Amino acid sequence: MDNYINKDYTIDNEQLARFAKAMGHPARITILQFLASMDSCYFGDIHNELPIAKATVSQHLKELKNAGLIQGEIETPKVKYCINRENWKKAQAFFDVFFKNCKEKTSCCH
Amino acid sequence: MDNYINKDYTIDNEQLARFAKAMGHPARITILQFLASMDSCYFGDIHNELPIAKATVSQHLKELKNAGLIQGEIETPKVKYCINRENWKKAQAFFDVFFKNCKEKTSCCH
DNA sequence: AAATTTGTTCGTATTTTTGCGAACTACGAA
DNA sequence: TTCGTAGTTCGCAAAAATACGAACAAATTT
Repeated sequence: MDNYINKDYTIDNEQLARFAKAMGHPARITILQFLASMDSCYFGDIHNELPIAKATVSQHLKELKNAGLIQGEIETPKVKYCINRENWKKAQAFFDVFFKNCKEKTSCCH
Repeated sequence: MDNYINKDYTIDNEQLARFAKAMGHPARITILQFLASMDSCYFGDIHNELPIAKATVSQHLKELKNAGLIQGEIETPKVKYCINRENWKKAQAFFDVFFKNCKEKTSCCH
């Protein structure tokens, strides 16, 4: 019973869902992709990439930060964002395992 | 401009976000994992795995179907669900490329 | 000191998601 | 025909997500 937070879902499934949920919006995918490919990653640069208001960008960034996929540091008067590589790798591993575990041999619906 | 649906986000980013969103709930992750590992995959079997009402399970299944990750066929009086392998592989490829594209060399926030 | 730059936070509105029970459909069994 | 089984759909309620402008904070420039 150690894999369960509250007897509903396993911790791993909760974690994977959390990562997936954070990626579940095109703006956030775009942000992650941008950060993953660039050196300079100030808030303003990110905002320029997106067709949404800065308040909304800030909110999306906060969600990505809460999910652990990015991190930010103040470089007054700017804020520098970047990928959280440690958790990025964790997420990558989670998705990798998840997709690999689909058996080719199952007979359902074929 | 062919990569854009409506000049907001690229089609690929929209698609990846759609897959991610579908995976963004522990119940749906659990369903996908179950289907990916089992031969028998009737609605009832799925329902038994989850701590939620059948109406809710049905709704989650519909979302997964809309995202293209699963498919169902009627086997009266039951309904047999399974992974949509074609789209599963597409999703796998999308996530794979996405996570790989994080350059190790970027200097931001280090 | 006043103004500018760079983001965040607040308040609010709208939409979407999540969840459930009850009603319904479709079929086979009694 | 009536009943039971297996799921879906409907109607609703509560919560969360999305989005924005306005107000705010912190530092620098004028």
